[in-house]
Amino acid sequence: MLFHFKTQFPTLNPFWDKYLEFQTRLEVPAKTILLEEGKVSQQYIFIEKGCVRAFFNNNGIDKTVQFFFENEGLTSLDSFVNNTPSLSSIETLEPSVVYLLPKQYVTQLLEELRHEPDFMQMILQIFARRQIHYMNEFVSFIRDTPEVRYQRLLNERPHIVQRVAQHYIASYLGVSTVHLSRIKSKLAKGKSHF
Amino acid sequence: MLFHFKTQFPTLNPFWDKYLEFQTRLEVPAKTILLEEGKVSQQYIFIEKGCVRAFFNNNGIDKTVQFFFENEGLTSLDSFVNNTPSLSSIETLEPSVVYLLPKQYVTQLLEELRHEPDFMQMILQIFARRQIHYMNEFVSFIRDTPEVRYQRLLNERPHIVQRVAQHYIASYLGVSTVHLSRIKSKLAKGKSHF
DNA sequence: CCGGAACGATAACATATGTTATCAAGTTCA
DNA sequence: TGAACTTGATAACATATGTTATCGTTCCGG
Repeated sequence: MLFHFKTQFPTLNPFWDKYLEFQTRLEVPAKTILLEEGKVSQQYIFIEKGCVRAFFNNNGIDKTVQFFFENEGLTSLDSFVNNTPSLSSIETLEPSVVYLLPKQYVTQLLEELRHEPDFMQMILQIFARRQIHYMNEFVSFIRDTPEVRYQRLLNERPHIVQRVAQHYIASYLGVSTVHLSRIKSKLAKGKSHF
Repeated sequence: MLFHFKTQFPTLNPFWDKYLEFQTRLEVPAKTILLEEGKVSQQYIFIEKGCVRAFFNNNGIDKTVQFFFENEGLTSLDSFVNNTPSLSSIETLEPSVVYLLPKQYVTQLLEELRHEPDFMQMILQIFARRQIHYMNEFVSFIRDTPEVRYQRLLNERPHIVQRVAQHYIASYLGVSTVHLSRIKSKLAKGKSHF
């Protein structure tokens, strides 16, 4: 969310690098909770290896909100910015290597960055991207059937389907595991007209 | 989206005020298109009176994405930031009074603001809010039935239900007009146990 | 003030999706 | 390695939702 902009705004590189030393490297197995629902997010998480998901508990039913993979960074934004209890948890789905940067350093980094010429462009890009991402997720529910949403996922982010267990994907798509299975078998039949 | 932060960050007030003179006041009837799908957004829109919706056309079917009312500001963020064709249109739902601030002045204003002490807090608040809004919309589709989504709308943003025609709300909730009508009559029956 | 258009309710039917249960195959771990 | 757990497929049935059509009411422009 922050650090993949290295290549896009080269003049800002020295700033990222200055904070490398404040990161904690963590090597963890699958199903490790990195942030627990209800706790306040204190760190920015960067994934070097593996993958994680954000999810929340709804009446005992586990709902996945988002997946993250190598070279992506994340945090529970509301919790991080407003010091409020996080509405979602974050856990690893595979054995992973992550780096944690405490909030105070993120704040410090942003303070340093904001006087740089490229800063405004960068910050607008970063936030616009995230916002557009969530907006698209939302629009997809208004516009597409679950079948189409699955196809889009398959086309646009195939690594998710490949690496993540199906029940997580089902809840992410907003359907039951049974129905996702039906969708898959229907699509498989469709393809077999060779 | 920008200008309602006046009261929250008083030290920044003089900056907003400096740009008032560059706004164009527009008095328009209902169903006036303020931004057309496919065109590049060139202005930030602030609503003084009335209400508008953002929507897009999906295979001839009109889908509403969001509603805006008095003292709210909006733009097609992706289009505005990246100079790309807007994916959605914006139109008034009632006779309205809006102010338009051309993009160049928004950019200029942000450039002036970013050196102010409160800037980082403000910009994080603004973007975090928007992002959390869209994330919540999205999560609601994963978590809630259409009936619950309608009830939440009724509880959390009753002005929308009061002022906006039902078929716009139906597409916003992701259901057909017929089903929204069913939901309403079901809820009405539930209430009549007096 | 009239007439057409927009709006909302409802019925009848078709389709999509959820729920529960069962089974087979793969995985994990003591 | 074997037992428990996880994962995914499928069937049968129940419920939710979409589609089309009809009707009465309201709204709005000429």
